[in-house]
Amino acid sequence: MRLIVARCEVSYSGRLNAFLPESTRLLMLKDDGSVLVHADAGGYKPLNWMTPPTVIEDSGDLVVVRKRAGRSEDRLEIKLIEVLSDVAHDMGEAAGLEKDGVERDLQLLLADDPTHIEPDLRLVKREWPTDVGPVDLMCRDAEDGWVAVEIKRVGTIDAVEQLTRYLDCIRVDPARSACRGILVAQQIKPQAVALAEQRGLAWAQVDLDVLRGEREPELTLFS
Amino acid sequence: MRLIVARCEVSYSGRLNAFLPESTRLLMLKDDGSVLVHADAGGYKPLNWMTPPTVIEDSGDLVVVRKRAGRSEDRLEIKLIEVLSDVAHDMGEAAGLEKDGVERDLQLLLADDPTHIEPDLRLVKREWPTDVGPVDLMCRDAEDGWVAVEIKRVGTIDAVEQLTRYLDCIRVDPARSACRGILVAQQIKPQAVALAEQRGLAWAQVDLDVLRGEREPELTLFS
DNA sequence: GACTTGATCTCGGAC
DNA sequence: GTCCGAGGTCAAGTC
Repeated sequence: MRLIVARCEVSYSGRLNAFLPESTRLLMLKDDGSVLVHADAGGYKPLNWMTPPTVIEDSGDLVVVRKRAGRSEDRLEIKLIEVLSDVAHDMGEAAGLEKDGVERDLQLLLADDPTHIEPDLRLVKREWPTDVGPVDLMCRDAEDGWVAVEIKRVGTIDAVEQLTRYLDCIRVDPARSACRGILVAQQIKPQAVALAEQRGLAWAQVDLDVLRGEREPELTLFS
Repeated sequence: MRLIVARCEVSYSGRLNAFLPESTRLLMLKDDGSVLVHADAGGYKPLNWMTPPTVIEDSGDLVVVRKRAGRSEDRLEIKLIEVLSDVAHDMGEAAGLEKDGVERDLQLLLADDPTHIEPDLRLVKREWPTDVGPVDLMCRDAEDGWVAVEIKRVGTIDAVEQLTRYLDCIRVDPARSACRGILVAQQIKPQAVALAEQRGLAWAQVDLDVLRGEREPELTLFS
């Protein structure tokens, strides 16, 4: 990784056009071809960047990063006005990131025990296919009725729309014309609750710690 | 900005839990409290990070970044095993980024001349308010009929849902019960086209260069 | 403060 | 290759 601290001007043209007037910034040139331009503020995002694969030309006072993007070309041009520092570091092998607690974990835990959604609910299939995409869980309830479950970490209006599209598709089959829908999430927005109830969909909040048996359950089914 | 290159282990707990085993990485500590952990590959995204406001404790071999997040706390813990470099740079004043070609530019160009969407279309109001948010353009067509236009850079299924919600709201008023809807975008995904046509919505692709009069127009209205 | 929406979204997976 | 959905989305604007 090469790290350059420099006063510079940056211009980007590609999916849009952008220009950064002269200021001091950090240029990060990664081994895989990534180029990032960071200011000393502004958090997570680089001001400008280019993801691999790239071609980098460095003529000393001008760094040009190019990339083929469809028929056109993305181009990042960095004019170096004063270089304050320019160092390279060998970082060796990368090591993988392990994550836990994403939507997939939630789905697996609920597939393993759907009664956390509703008493007596039984899993028929995870990732049940429809013409408009897979339903997270397809289940049967205490009366053997079909139940489609959409799982989110955060339940928004979009999740309700998504579940609605699935149900429109599922109910075309006469055998499942009475299929119910439940939106399950760790957190559900009030507007999503309102839209779900308006459409006759149930919803349930679940707690990751409860699913893992690390905390007492609470009854959370509504509508 | 403080830049540390070090062999380190990183663990994050907050919205999820994540762990990075020992490897050499770049730690970026920005002046505004941002902390980013970058590998020498992997493009745009830091492996781990924390956005401001943060509290940073540095005991020499352990950097702890904390943040209040609702009732709970986000915590980023960086265990320094071997520090290869540790430098600070004063970056001075930041300078603003100028962008051109985002959705807003598209909206302004189309507001200025809606006939690029459909012949004889006339603008009534940009950002026409409804109960569920503002419609990008409200227009009248050749027969004086109402037309709601939703503008995107990329037209997805979500854009069709959004336009549908607006129309549900607009058509409640008997004077606008026959209001048509058009999705306009630089690029429209096949599923969005399918859903739009299924719902009786029109769609049109537009070209930014054509809107700016820098290229020949092509007829692009369908459905 | 919560909520909504855009983004050069990025990134990964499936087809 | 394209398309689609998730993201610790982030970040800006509005209410």
